[in-house]
Parts: sequence; C-alpha cells; structure tokens
Amino acid sequence: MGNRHTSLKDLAKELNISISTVSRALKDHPDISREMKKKVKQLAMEKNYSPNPLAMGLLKQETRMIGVIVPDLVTHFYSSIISGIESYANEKGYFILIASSNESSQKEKESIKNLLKARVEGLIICMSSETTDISHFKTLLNQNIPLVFFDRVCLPNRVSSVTVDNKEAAKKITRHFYRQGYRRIAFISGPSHLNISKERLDGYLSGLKDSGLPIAKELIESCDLSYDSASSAMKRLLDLENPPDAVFGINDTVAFAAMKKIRERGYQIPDDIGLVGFTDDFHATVVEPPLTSITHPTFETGRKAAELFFERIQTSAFPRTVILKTNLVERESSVKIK
Amino acid sequence: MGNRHTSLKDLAKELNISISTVSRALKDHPDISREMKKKVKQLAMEKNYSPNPLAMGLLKQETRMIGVIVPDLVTHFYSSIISGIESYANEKGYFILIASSNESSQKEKESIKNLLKARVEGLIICMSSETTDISHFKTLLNQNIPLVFFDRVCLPNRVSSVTVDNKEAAKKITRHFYRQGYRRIAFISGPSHLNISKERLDGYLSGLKDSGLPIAKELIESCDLSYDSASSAMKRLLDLENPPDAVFGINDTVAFAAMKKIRERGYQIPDDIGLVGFTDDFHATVVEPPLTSITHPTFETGRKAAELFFERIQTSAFPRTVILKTNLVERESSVKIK
DNA sequence: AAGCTTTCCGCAAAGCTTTGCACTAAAAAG
DNA sequence: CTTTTTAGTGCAAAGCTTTGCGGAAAGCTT
Repeated sequence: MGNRHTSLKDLAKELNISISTVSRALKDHPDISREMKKKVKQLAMEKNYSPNPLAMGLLKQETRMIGVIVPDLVTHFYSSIISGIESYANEKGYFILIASSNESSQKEKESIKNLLKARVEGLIICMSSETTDISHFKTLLNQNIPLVFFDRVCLPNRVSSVTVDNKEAAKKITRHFYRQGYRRIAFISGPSHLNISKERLDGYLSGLKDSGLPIAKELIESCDLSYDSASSAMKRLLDLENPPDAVFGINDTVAFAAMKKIRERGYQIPDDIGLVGFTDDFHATVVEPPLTSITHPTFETGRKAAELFFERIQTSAFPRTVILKTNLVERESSVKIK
Repeated sequence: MGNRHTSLKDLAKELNISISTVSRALKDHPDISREMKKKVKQLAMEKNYSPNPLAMGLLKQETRMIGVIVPDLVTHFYSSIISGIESYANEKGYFILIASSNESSQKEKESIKNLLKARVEGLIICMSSETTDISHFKTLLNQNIPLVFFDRVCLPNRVSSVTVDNKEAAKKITRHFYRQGYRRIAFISGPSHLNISKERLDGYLSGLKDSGLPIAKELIESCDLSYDSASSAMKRLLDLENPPDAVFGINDTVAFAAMKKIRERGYQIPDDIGLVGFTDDFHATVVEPPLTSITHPTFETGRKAAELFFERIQTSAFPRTVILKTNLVERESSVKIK
C-alpha cells in the first residue's frame, strides 16, 4: 500500500534540515528565518502535506471526534438533527462518529462503549425509547465524559440538553382542535418514561382544561413510537364505543400510521376525524390530506446540541437546557372551518 | 480534564513490570507465564483497559475509518444505505466518517479533501448530481486510494460499485403501465450525465418498444432530482396539449412531487393519470393513494458497498460491479384494473 | 559443578508531531 | 580583539503500542 501521506520527516529529509525546523517554519515560529519558512512552505504545498491527526491526537490527547447516538438513522427527524450536529462540528474542525441504538437500551450501551473505545471526546445522545435505567449515563458523568442530550432528555441538572417547548406545543394543538370544533380529542403518546411523552401529555391536558373539555382516560393511548404500535393504538381508539373526533399523534410517524388506520375504517379526514402530528417531517405535505403538524427545528436542534457540547468541553460553564420554539402549521388534516 | 483512559504504561507501573510484558500478556504471547498473564488480564479488566486506537493507527498505519460521501443525509434512501455500510463496517471493527455533498460538486471535492486529511483509509461515494467533471475521482485512483461507488457510478473498469438493475426495473415499470391500459407514458428523468438517468431511460424506451408504443419526445422530461424541480417538470407535462396518462418518476421524491402537482390540477390517481416511483421509500405506503414503486434494497446496497470496500483493501481483487435485484411493488397509484 | 537449554522478561525503535532547552555561529558591543 | 547578544537550528522527550532481539535466572544434563 505504501505511505500515501508526507510527514514532516519527509520534508526535513528533502531539505536536509531537522524536523523541528520544518514544524516551526510551517507555523511561522519567529525563530525561523524568512527564507527558510518560504522554502519549507513551498515544499509542503507541493507535497500536499497535512499534519497527521493520529500523531496530533496522541500528543494533544484529543481526537477531535464526537460520538453521536440516535434511536435510528433512517427517519428524517434524526438525520436532519445529525446534519445540524455535523454542520457545527465541522466548523470547529471536529468529526462525528454516528451510532444507532435502534431504540434498544442494550445497543445504546454497546454503542457508548464502542465510541469510547474509539476515543471520542464526548457524546451527544438521544436516548432510546426503551431506556428506563439511566445508570450508564450516570457512569459517563462520573467519569467526567462530556455529554449532551437532545429531544429525549434526562438528568437536567447534570447534563446540557436541547429540547422544544413540548408542553406549549401540545397545548397549542389541543386549543387548535377546540377552535376547529373538535370535542373528543385523543392523544397517542409514547413510552411514559420519556420526557417528550410527559411534557406533551401535560400540554394536552392543560389544553383540554383551558378549553373546558373533560379528560377522558380512554382517549389517552400510548405506543412505543413504532409505526405498527401506533397503528394498534389508533385501532383501539377507533374501536371505542365513543371514538374520538380528533387525534394528536406524538410525532408524524405516529400520525401517518393513524391516518392510514382512519382511512381504512372509512372515516374522512378532517371532516370525521381531525389529525395533527408533531415534528413537521418533510413528508407531512406529501400525504393526503396534508398533515397539520408542529415544526420541529431539527437542524437547529443539532447545531445547538453541538454548540452545548463545545461549551462543555471548552469552558467550565454550567449544564444548561435550551428550549427551542416551535410553530403549529395548520394544514388540511385538522381544518374543518375553511 | 485528565487522562480518562488507562494505558499499558499505567498497568505496567502498577504491576511493577515492563510495558512489553503487559502488552504480550494481554495477547497471550507464549513467552509470558500463566500467572503473569492472569494477573495482567485481571488488572486490565478492572482498569477497563482498551488499546489506544491513535497509537495503533500510528504504528500500523491504519485508522480503521472509512469516509462516506452522500448527496444528502436526510432522505430515507441515503440514510438507509449508510445504515448498511455502518453495519458491515462495524462488524469489521471499522468506523465511518460521513460527509454530505448537498448535491454540490464543489462540496464533494472539499469533503474528499477533509476526509483524507482525517486519514480515512478509503472512500465510499455516491456522487453528487452536479458532478460532471470526474477528474477528482481519477486523482484518487492515481493516488491509489481505495474507492467504491454506489447507485450513481462511473469509471466502471477502475472502481468497484453497487447498483441495481436500473434498465430492467424501468422496463418493468413501462410494461406494467402498458398492461394497466396506460398509453401515453411519461418519464421524469434526472441529470443526463448520471448513469441512473441513462439506464432508466434506456429501460423506459425499451419498455415502450416492447409494448409497441411510440416514443414521444415531449413525454421525456428531466429535473435535477430536487422536489421543486420535479414539480416544474410535472407542470410542463400537464401543460402539454396532449398530457400523459401515466408518469414514471425517476425516484420516489420526484414521484411525490408529481403526485402533488397532479392532484393540484384536479386529476385523479390512478384513474386519470397513473404514477410510479423508484426506490420504495418508506413513505410510499403513507401517501394516498399508496405509490407503486421499485423496491431498492438500500440497506443491502450499503452492506455490499462496504463489502466491496474491504475486498479492495484486503485483497488484490479486480474492481467489480455488483448489480442488485429490484422488484416492482404494485400499489394503487398505478392500478386501474382491479 | 560447569555448561546448556528453557522460560520469562525488558530494551529500544518505529510511527508523527510539538516544544523546552541547548547549542553554534555570526554580529554587536566594549 | 575579546566578550556578550541574538538569530537560527537541532536534540530529545512525550504521547501509546507492537515486536525483534538480547539478557538473566532457573532447571537440566553430564
């Protein structure tokens, strides 16, 4: 294979000077004469020299790599966030190593282990839906390994994190349904230990209260966030003696599953049943009818998470939680009153 | 910050033996006595030792990192392929470094440069739609840097690559339309320099021929693969004096754009106009009507690309092209005959 | 008991970079 | 003309691992 990269040594040999002189010349050290600098830089350019990050890493004890763990790689939501993280990290000269937990707590732990073996400088994580035991996160903190959460968060006092105004947004949705004349508003939630479930449920309840609507336990369903599980949840709602006339899905995937189920049963959206999602997936406008949803600033979430990460490793700032604003985008799926 | 990882040195000091003994003990070198091995391994376990990949990389001249460049990170198609690459790479103990070209040739070149600076051992690339000048790929080859293409490929004799049977698939689509009674079948293609455009066009034409249908130049449109550009292309088709009664979109995104446009104009799918996509995006079943499409084995594409990559770096095998099989999945968007 | 074989282990180099310190010239100062 | 600066370079260590080779101690042979 051979050595494809030129090293300082190569340059030094070619110029018959020492390695240190080459190193200093390239970084404009005042000890080096002007002509020498010129000569060295010239050759470095020609030979396409770039410092070996392995050697630098060894020396400086930094790898300029960040580990990122997401529940999956293939939904728009996460890939867009990753895109945001990458964008900020690259500006800082960092690379990201991506791992997917597939919503499995086991795989999450393994990924953490592997990424640490690869010597990432820290981790940016969206925990798996399955993760109830968070001791592995605490271990990371005790080892003083930089950690940032996004979307699904925990340990708010010890870990910086980025979320959206979940409660506010959920409330907006409920209020919107109410204004549109819907009265039996259902909520398909996610696993109850996740902050997003709790907060959105809170907002949903608060919205009901503000609208003067009663809380109906049977209208609060939950799923594990998978498409199939969401389908089942919707089925249960439709099988109720008194089914809902509006459904709020905890995210767009859930809403898509619900949409399909509703149509299968012959109901019209939005006339028989109104539907709203959460996240504003790119495909929300592709389905028919277009799905009302909450815009989730995914790219910005990623950038912000990266920003918090660098705050953590470069300064001694306190952990902090950033809450990004969302918007309700009204589309046909929930608009009866034209 | 401190040193969070234990090194051989740490272990050696603690046991009052030399570093080399520790190293050998851990890898069961015959020179080391049984008890010594046991002692060392015990401590290594306790201290959670794992070899420093930077040091190993420096020594072995390998980084165990693969650079992956995709046109974008956020569509299901690419993220699924990345998932496949990652899965295979991880099995081999490799990590992947992902970069997105955003369909820009400029960004593609920059990404290549950055990844090489990070010392990836080679690259797996899906070229940007904008890339017509492929000299930067040739440079890579001349530098003997391992390279694998997928989906959008070029230089077939010099680079291993993974694609699907594009021509065959496109032909299947055209034949399917014909059987369903469609007679003015349009094709919205991509940039003409891409192999996927050429091959699918070929298949489309061949399908027309086999069906005894004439070739109508005005029914062959093209776009730059973006949603908006596909919308415009569909608009042009609908504005024709004699618009098509069937549309084959070069991928699902294009088909989704077309679907929206068609509905905006008040046409019914599949009755007025049939529609078929390519890729079988997860969302194909979510839209209404569900979209007939070609299943693209994305995950497998990724795994195969990684496999070819390792073939390239580990053996001296010849470059080869792997063509994966696809299937036409008939859904409502193109089925008139029940 | 002297020499030889095992058995175990440590030294040191290589891979690449940065940087404190030491050193050599030449120039300036006295 | 001798001494002190100053400019310009090189040496070597550190960061971590692997591995060929040399070396020491112990056990064995004769």
